[in-house]
Amino acid sequence: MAPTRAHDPRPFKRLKHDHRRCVTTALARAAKVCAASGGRLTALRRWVLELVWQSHRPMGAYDILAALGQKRETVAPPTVYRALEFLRAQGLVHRIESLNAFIGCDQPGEPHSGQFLICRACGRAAEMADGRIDAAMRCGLAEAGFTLERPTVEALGLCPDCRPCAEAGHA
Amino acid sequence: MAPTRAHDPRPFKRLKHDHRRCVTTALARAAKVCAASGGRLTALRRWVLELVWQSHRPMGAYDILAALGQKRETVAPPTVYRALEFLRAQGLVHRIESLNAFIGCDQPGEPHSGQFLICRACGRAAEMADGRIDAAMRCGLAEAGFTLERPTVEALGLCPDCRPCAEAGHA
DNA sequence: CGGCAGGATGTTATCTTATAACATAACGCC
DNA sequence: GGCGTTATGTTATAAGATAACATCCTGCCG
Ligand SMILES: [Zn+2]
Ligand SMILES: [Zn+2]
Ligand SMILES: [Zn+2]
Ligand SMILES: [Zn+2]
Repeated sequence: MAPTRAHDPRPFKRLKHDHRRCVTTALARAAKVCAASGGRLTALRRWVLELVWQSHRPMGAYDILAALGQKRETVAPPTVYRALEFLRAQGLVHRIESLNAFIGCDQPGEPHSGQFLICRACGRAAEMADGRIDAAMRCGLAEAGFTLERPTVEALGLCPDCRPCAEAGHA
Repeated sequence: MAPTRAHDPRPFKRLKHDHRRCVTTALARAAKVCAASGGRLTALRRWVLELVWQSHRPMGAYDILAALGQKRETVAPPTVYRALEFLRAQGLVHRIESLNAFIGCDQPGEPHSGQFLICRACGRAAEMADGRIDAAMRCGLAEAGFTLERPTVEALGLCPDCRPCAEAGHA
């Protein structure tokens, strides 16, 4: 019933890691997801997904637009928004509401509602799927008589890598 | 330490209630909060706060701008945004990230991080302060090595009043 | 093959949300 | 009354998102 994803206790990747691997994995998973759902992962959509995965920092639609503009003559906002909407519907990207930005999902497939950790220092975001948070929410809302359809859980703060710097620096 | 607010198990008000009382209460509390903090609750700011409290539906900055425009000749966006920022800093209004809109806080005073329940049918939003959700979040994030500074918890769904209609209607 | 239907993309214009930068006015204190 | 601070007015623009319509593919049927 409740989507059960393995809870990763270490949602942030190491600062140095083989990021190309992140990208290729994401693209491979996307292909699988679309094959299963019947969605058509066109060149444009794959390209947008790849741009979203460019880094672990949430990317604004207009950032993607600009990046896309470097490879093609003319790109207009609807192009990007439509691709993003498709990817979101397939569960391949998430929208970070508090940033108006998008980030790739690293566990697509089962539809799920994650929690997003956003570092205000390095700008990276990571997805978590802590069942206790999910359960606490469902429980609390049920008691309030509220029917939950789409939870949004975003945490702004400092990631493990940035915490020390910030302590020393200016906090 | 952790801001302890009484947990209201019934965050949504009755559909019919003395809403003028909500408004006057909110304004009175605002005056008290500002007196304590040294913030200056000017006429403009009070007016904006009153507009935010016009209903229990989150209000966009431009809705407020338009409403304000009916009472004054010229109002520009910065006027409204500055007032909203002041009110937010005083803890008198909250911003609903997923709606780009603002709603009055019904328990100002102690700084706190609430959870927001948003009904997609009637558009109302209600604030909750369920300690379990807060605790689950702090716990899960701490385990991830993340320093939480500003949590955002928003739940889109159906309020107790709208649930029956939606069930019958089109769901 | 040829045409057709649906889905995907291109194109233009417009809308909503938010802020930068600078000018002026009000206030609070002495 | 003078002065520093805070608040507001004003203008312009940045940033984010969508509506509406045109065109182009792609798979399918005959
Ligand atoms: Zn990576
Ligand atoms: Zn960081
Ligand atoms: Zn009320
Ligand atoms: Zn409702």
